[in-house]
Amino acid sequence: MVVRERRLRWPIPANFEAMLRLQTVHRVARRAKYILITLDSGTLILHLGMSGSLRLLAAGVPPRAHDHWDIELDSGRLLRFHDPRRFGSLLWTESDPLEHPLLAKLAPEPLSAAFDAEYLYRATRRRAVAIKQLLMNSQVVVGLGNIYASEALFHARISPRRSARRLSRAQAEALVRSIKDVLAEAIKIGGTTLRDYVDAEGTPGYFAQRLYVYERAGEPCRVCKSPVKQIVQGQRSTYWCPACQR
DNA sequence: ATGGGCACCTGGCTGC
DNA sequence: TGCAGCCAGGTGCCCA
Repeated sequence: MVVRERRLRWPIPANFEAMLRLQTVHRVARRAKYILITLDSGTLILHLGMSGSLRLLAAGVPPRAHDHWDIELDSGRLLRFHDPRRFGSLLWTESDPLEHPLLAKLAPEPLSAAFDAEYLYRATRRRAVAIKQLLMNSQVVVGLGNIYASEALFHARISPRRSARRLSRAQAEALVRSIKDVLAEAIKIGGTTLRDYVDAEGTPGYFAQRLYVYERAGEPCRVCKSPVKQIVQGQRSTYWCPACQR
């Protein structure tokens, strides 16, 4: 392993590279947006933050700006982490990664059976916060970022401003359905490339073409033609159609 | 327990 | 052309 920049969200310790030498990869998994790579003696926990990407590159490809670390594989190929904003992270644990403080209290995966209408309905009771913000709370559901929270609410025809506790059972059902559909569809076509997101092969995702409201402020709603609105909730932009969403 | 606000950082775009 | 200001795909932490 080669580390060129240790100042990620949490600094990469000086002995990190030494620890990883000659270890075998046993398993690659994911929990929420954390990528888990299990080696002989522990597990790498990595996160891409907002601007991070991982690429699998041929041996010897010279690093560019913001290429913060490489892991060299037996084949000579390089697993390279690139992250201009340095919001990403790389951590190491020698115990069960799911017990790591950052992962231990995470809510169910949105595409799992545990995330169903009953679960969401219960999770929204007594919560005054706007439903959009609740959807981005990793103690309620993980994996929903700013894009897909807006999109899922649009498809469920629910106002992002609606207080979570005012969700009806039917709305909870519609919302769970929309979340699963939006995420499954986005994954199928490689995610959303707005500026520079690319997958491990450097290929962009095409979900941006399927966005109904995100980054479409002032443009006509794809369903009813009235202008898409942009508001700020919890310091994040939310996009929605006040005519379609109630 | 809950909610709100701040922090971390760089780059790209807009408007003067 | 330069520069200030604003905005951005996330999420942990601190405070009330």
